[in-house]
Amino acid sequence: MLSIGEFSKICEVSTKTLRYYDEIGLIKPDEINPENGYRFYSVGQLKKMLLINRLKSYHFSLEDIKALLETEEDRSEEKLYSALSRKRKEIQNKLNALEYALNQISTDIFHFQKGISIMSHLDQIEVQLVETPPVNILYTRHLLSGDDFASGYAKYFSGLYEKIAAEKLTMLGTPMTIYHSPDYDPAGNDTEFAIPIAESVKGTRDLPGGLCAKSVLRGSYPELRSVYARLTEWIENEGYEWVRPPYEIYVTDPYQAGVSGDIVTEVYVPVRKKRLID
Amino acid sequence: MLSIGEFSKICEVSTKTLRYYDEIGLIKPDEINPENGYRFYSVGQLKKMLLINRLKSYHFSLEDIKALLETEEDRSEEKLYSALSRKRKEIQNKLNALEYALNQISTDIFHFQKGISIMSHLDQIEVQLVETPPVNILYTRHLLSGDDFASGYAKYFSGLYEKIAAEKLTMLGTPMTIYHSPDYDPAGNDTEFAIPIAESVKGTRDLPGGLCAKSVLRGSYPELRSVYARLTEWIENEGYEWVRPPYEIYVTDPYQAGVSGDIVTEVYVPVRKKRLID
DNA sequence: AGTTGACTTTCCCCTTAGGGGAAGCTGTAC
DNA sequence: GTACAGCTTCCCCTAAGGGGAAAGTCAACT
Repeated sequence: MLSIGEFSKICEVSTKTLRYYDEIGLIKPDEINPENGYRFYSVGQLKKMLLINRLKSYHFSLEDIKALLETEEDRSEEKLYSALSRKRKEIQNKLNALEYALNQISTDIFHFQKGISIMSHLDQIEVQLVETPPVNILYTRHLLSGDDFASGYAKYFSGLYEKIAAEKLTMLGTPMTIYHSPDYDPAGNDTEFAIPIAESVKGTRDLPGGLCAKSVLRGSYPELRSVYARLTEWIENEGYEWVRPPYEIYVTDPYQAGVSGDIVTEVYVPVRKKRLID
Repeated sequence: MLSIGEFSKICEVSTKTLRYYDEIGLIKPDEINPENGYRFYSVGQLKKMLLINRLKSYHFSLEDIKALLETEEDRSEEKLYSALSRKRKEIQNKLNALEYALNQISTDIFHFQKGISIMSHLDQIEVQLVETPPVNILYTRHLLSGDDFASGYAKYFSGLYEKIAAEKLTMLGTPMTIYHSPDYDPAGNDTEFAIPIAESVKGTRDLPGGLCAKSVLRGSYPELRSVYARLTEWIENEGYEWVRPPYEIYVTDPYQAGVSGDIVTEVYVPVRKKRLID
C-alpha cells in the first residue's frame, strides 16, 4: 500500500489531483483508513493511473476517460480502439491548426523585421462597385456551426451536385454560399449553399441582382474576415449601405486547389446609396 | 456605425463575446446610446477586432492582448515583436508535444491491431537487485517545476561542468539526478543535480551506497513513470521497502543522442528488506 | 513522555473565456 | 396595432484542478 504522497511521486500527479480524481470517481484509493481518512493506493493502481495520464496526454476529457475505464471488460478493447482512432484525427486537426498559426506568426515576425505593420494587408484589399444580374440558383439552407463548416460544405454541395446530375440540369456557375444570419453564433449560422443553374425546377429560387461591393480573395478562408472588414469600411466611406445578405462565390474548387494561394473567392455585399438624412 | 449584430457578423465573433470584451475593457464600443444602452462600433474598430482574433489564434490570453493593445504607440511595435517571438517558441513547443502524442497514439493503435494490450509494455520492464558503492558527488539542489525541467537540467549541469573544469576535478561518472520531494508538486520539486567526482572539495557530499532496485530505460523521459511504477511493484512483491530518495543516472548525454531510442537512463531505488510484522 | 516537523484531511474560493437562458426593453416592418 | 427580431442586464455554469487555511495525525528525535 502506498500513501497519497508516494503514489503522487511515482506517477508525477499532484496530491490535489489525486483527491480530485477520488472525488469525481475516476480513481478511488483501494483502501481508506476509517479512523483518520488517509487514502492508500495499491501498486496495482499504478498501471491504471499511468493509463489515465496517457489518455490525458491524448486530450481526452476526464469524463471520457472515466467512461472508457468503466466499460465492462469484454467490450472495452474495441471501445478504446475506436476512441483512440477518433482522437487521432482530432490531434491531427489540432496539429494542422497549430502549423497554420506557426506559419502565420512567422510571417508576421518577418514582416515586422521589414517594417511592415501587422494589419496593413487590410488596406491593400481592392473593392469594386459592380452591377450583378439576377440569377436562378439551386439551393439548400441549413444551420451550420463554425466547426463543421468544412464537412457541411462538402456534404451540402455534393448533395446539390447529385441533384444536378440526376435531373440533368445545366450549371451556369461555380458554387456559392449566402450568409443569412444577422449575427455570428458559434452554435450555428443560417447558411445557404447554392449553385446557379439554367432550369427553374423545384428547389431553385431567384437570387436578385443589383449593386454590389465586391472583392476578390486569393488565399485561405480565415482571411475572409479581413475582406469583409475592408468591404464594410469601403461601403461606409463611399456612402452606401448593406441591403441584403452577403454571399461568396468559390471560383476555384477548394478540393482541387492544393496550395491556399491558389484558392480564389469572390465576396459580394449587395448595397445601395444611402439617403442623406436632412 | 455598426450595431453589435453587424459587427459580430463581419468579424465572426459572437455578441456574447463582444459584451464580454466590453466588460473586461478589451474593446469598448465607440459609442453607446445613452437612452437605450445599445452598443455601436465604428468601422475603424474592425481592424482592432481582427487583430484581437489573430492574437487569440496565437494563444495569447485576453489579458496579454489587452496589455499589448494598451501599450503606448512609440513602444508598441517592439513590445509586440518580442511577444510574438516568445509566442512562436511556445507554439513550436506545443507542436512538438502534439507530434509526440500523435506518434504515441499511432503506436497504441498499431499495437491494438496486433492484439497487444495498451499498458503491457510495463510488464516487460526488467528489475535487478544491485549493491551500490557509496560515491562522492558534486551537487546542486533546487526547486524545479516540471515545465522548466529541460532548461533547468541544462542550466544546473552546465554549472557543475564549469566548476569541474575550473577546479580541475576528476569526473568518475555520468550526471545524475536525485529526487527528494516526498510527493509531486507541479509548482516545483526538490531536485538534486549531481556528478560523481574523485575529490572531496566544498560542494560535494557522500551519496551512501547500499541495496537498490534498478531498471534501465532505453527511451524518452516520459516513459520513466512506467519504470518507477514497475520498480514499485517489484519492490512490494519481493518484500522490500523504499529507504531513501530514488535517483537516475544519465548514461548517455541527451544532447548527444538524437533519437529517443538511443537515450539510456538507469533508475535506482534504494531499498531494504521489510521486516515482517509479528 | 513530550515536542517538532512532516504528512494528511476537509473546506472554501479562484482561475479562462465565454455559453445558456430568463426577463424585460426597443426598433422596425407589415 | 402588433408581431417579431434585436438589444439590454442578470445570474448560473463550465474543466481541471491550484492556493491556502485550519485542524488532525504520524514518526522521529530529544
